[in-house]
Amino acid sequence: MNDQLSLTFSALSDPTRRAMLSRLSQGDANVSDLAKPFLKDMSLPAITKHLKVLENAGLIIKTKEAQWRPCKINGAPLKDASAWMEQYRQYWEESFDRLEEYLKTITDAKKSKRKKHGKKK
Amino acid sequence: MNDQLSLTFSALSDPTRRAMLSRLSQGDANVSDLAKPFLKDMSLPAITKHLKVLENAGLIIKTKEAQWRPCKINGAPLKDASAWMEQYRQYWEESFDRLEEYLKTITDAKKSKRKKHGKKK
DNA sequence: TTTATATTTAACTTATTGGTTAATTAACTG
DNA sequence: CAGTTAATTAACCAATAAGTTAAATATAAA
Repeated sequence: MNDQLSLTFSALSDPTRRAMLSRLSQGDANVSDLAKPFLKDMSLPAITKHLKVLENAGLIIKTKEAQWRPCKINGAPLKDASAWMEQYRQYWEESFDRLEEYLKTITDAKKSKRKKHGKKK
Repeated sequence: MNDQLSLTFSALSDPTRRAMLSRLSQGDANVSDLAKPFLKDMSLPAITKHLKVLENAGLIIKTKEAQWRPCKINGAPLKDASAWMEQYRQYWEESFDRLEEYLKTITDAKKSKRKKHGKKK
């Protein structure tokens, strides 16, 4: 497992790391800011490791500023991950066991200007 | 790690499992169908385990048909995962270090009918 | 130059993951 | 029934992940 998509999904598969991204979406923050909500649950080195995972996946960018390490989100890798998931949109947009796909198949001859997914939300 | 979102992302973090979903997006398939492309790389029990991960994450549904186990995609969990990522769309849609967000901030007073993300794709 | 703050590294432990081979179960087929 | 096909389970192993505590590093501040 070393491809970017795997790195991205793997990094996102932990609730602590997702919470960190969520925090960062409200503004840049340094390590101790990010750590604060979790210090009752885990140690600071554990935080460092989580941030390292996010950084290795390219989901955050950590810089230096005196003794602080301000972090900011880098959404770029999410673009490909999101695009990958979009492939499967049809499998969650329709209820009733892919009813529409079925209907589309059996009515292709009759109707012809159907676009992509008639049903929305 | 036992929440659904973590289960989903974790299941997607392996290229073999993503390939299996990809295969299933072209049509339902039983275990040996799914295994075929990977049997040069790994054993059948390994395949069984990967499918178990996908099944536990709810990404596939496995049924019984004589001695076969037809599998089909269940996209539902991807809906939440995708929705989660959408939260961060702004972080990958804009180039130049969140330029737009910055512009939006400093021009809020002047312009007022801007909607969400002016720039598209 | 000592001290305090912010963060990382090292070394270690435990649990989980992803794979293996061998054996087992389940259902069909001759 | 004996044999074949499909798939799973059991038992094991090595690598990785996620946490720990203790020590080290880096910068600022007194």
